[in-house]
Amino acid sequence: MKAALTKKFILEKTAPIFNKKGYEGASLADLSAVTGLTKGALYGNFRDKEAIAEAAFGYSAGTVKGLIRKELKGKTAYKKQLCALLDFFARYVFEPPIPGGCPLLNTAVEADDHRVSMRKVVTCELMRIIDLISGLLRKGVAAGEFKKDTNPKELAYTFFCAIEGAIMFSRVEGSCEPMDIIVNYCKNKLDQISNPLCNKNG
Amino acid sequence: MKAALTKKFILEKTAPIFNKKGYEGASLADLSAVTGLTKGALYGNFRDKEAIAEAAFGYSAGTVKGLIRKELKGKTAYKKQLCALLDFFARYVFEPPIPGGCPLLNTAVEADDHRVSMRKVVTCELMRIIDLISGLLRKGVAAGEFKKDTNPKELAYTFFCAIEGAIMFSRVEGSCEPMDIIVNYCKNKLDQISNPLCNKNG
DNA sequence: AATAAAATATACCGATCGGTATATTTTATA
DNA sequence: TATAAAATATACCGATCGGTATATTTTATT
Repeated sequence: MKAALTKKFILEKTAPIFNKKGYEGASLADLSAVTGLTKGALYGNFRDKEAIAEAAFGYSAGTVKGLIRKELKGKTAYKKQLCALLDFFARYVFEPPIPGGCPLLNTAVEADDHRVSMRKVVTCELMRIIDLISGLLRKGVAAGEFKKDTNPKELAYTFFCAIEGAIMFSRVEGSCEPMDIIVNYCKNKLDQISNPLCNKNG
Repeated sequence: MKAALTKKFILEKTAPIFNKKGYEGASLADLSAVTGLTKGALYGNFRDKEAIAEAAFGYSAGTVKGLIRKELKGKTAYKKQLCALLDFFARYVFEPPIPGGCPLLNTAVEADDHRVSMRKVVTCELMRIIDLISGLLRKGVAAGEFKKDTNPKELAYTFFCAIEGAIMFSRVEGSCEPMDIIVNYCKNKLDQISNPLCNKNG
């Protein structure tokens, strides 16, 4: 009965540790310390450390998706939604929803050489974001908000990869400059592909 | 006398391990196995594991810089040099010079939360590449190869961050698609900023 | 309130961690 | 070729690793 709540509690507390130290770098002692639970309690709720790690990544990814949904809500203009999305990711540098930066970036970099199962779920989440961005661009084109020669897929990959690279750069440098430049570039690009005729607000 | 050679040998062998497993994830047993040397030999040449890690990163960064220099050599046109640079980083996805991907990306992501000393050296290397790219763009503008309204710094950050994000994406997905899209985008951008009057080859 | 069951804590396991002291081997010098 | 010195190997250290068996506590049911 209580198990479901405790599981969620464990994930809430451990997700930031995994995001900061990595799934190998975070020890059971770390997880125990941050939850205030003993190893016995952790292993009573999860099969092993791997299971906690996978569930914690799912929690992080889910949290991000929920926040994105909230971010786009109420905005009708596709340009406004895309700007909100850019601003959302820009905040990853100094105030990420899960402390430690972008869980997708961190997990992808840790998992790319080994850990096949983790690669799959990360790839899936990355693709969902690409689909989201390209979808907004595509629908923006269909709605006449963006120019017809816009390439949604190419632009979606460019925006997202540049943002992720900027997260890496800005966080290791401890400066918002790289991210500010990228966000500015992307927003200018959005202006460029916008139809001057249409002047929607949302 | 022999020490210098052995040190170099150790770095050559261990750099890929650190790049694959991370500086915390790589154990002394790993380093011993990959070099064929015992712990005694390793500690005879380096103060501790941290010292090997730092030196190995320096070796990786140096290797990359050397390869970039070679890549640009002989090319006089700045556009050609920038294209060569893009192609060089694109190769990081499946055949990186140091196995395990981009050492800058990997180290930056691992070091961003803790490990201040590592952050400094990584940041320094990242900035050098930005300076290199923006320098090529700036000189290209001065030479009349690129349009005068080109923003070298902004474009340098955009190219590099997008490439690094694409390395992350393509490697975890095990597909060259994200990287191909980014490289194509950047090369098109180079076409756009190129002056049609000037038709240099090099 | 008694009791069964679920959840957590305690105490321990072998393996591996980074690191070191010392013995042995290899190399350079004479 | 004898000898000093440099380099490497061996054997070990305490600490921590992930994991488990069992004891204790908390919770739910009657």
